[in-house]
Amino acid sequence: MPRRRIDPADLVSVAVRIVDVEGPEQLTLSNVAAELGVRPSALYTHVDGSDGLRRAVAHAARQNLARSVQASAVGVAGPNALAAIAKAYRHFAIEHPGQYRISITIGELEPSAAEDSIRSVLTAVFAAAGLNEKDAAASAATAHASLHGFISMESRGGSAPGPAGSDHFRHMVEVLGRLCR
Amino acid sequence: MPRRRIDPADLVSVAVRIVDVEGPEQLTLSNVAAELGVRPSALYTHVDGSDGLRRAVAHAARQNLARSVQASAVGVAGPNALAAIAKAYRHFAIEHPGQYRISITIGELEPSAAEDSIRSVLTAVFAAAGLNEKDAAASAATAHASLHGFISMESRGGSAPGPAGSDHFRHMVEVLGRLCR
DNA sequence: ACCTGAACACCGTTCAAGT
DNA sequence: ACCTGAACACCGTTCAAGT
Repeated sequence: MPRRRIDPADLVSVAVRIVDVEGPEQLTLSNVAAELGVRPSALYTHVDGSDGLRRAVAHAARQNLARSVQASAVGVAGPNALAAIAKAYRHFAIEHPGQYRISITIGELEPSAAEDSIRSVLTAVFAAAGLNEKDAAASAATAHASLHGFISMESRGGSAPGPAGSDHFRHMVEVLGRLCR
Repeated sequence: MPRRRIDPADLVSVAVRIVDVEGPEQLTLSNVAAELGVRPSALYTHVDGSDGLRRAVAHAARQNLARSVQASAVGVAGPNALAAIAKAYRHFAIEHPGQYRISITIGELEPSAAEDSIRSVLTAVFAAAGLNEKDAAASAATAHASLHGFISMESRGGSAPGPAGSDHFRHMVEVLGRLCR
């Protein structure tokens, strides 16, 4: 009986797919193991139980979001950069609802490098616009909170849907753009 | 053998207590039933299973938050009102971490009246400051998203802790205050 | 109308045994 | 070093039976 070996990268990729396609509730050791063709207990070699699996997926999701945000901001500055970042952020949440949901649901143990990365991008935008270090950091915190707040409510179905929601989103992004000066 | 009767209000109150004291993960039908002195299956008469229990608690938590926010805004106007609302919002999340966490985690089926209530309070503040209906609604959406975003990240341990975090919070509230004109 | 008690499915977790 | 297989605890859910 040849034993199936687990590729750690495969494990996370399968878990991420489950989260996005079937939702975070379906992310179980059993489901991941079944899809990998192994027994649930075999996963304990690679992740620290059910919570560890969730943390691993949340970590991967935050990295993916951070990459999208960072990529969206290359070659743009000021209010335009904020608009691009906002669009990429929102787009990620819509395209990968499961990843986004789990990324904001699961608490991080060590301060997330991915979340710092998003704040760094925002800080760089404000700094490039002429704000001093302290103001840039404060404005970045405000922008990050606003984006996260709006998009997470929308992702949960809590904000006004459709055209009204998009109007409000544009208004918010415009307000954030004003922080550049 | 006298059967214990369940007081529905008791059920929710016990569930809310569990969430705040032991955390949302400990909110199970078994735990609630044990504390009420009944069998888990008895709860199915009052809530629609495990998900129904969570929805009921999330609903109660949103009402409690909305009440605190509303109470904080009586007798104040403009930027002062926003500051009072922001303080009450943040205070609730700190005092009732479990309630706050579950209120932002569990999706609502019917658009939440409690969430609308918070937005209504914010809209009223901006309207009283002289903004027209549309701008007031948009500003309220921005303010709501910002508060929710900042405080939910803080509640998860995602934002800068301590003094730096509070500086950033004050900056954000100040920015929101500017929307009054 | 409302709760008990038994029954079943499912998941998480541990660990000795195999390779 | 890594996976299997058995074992156990625990939770959710259903339903017939009692009151």
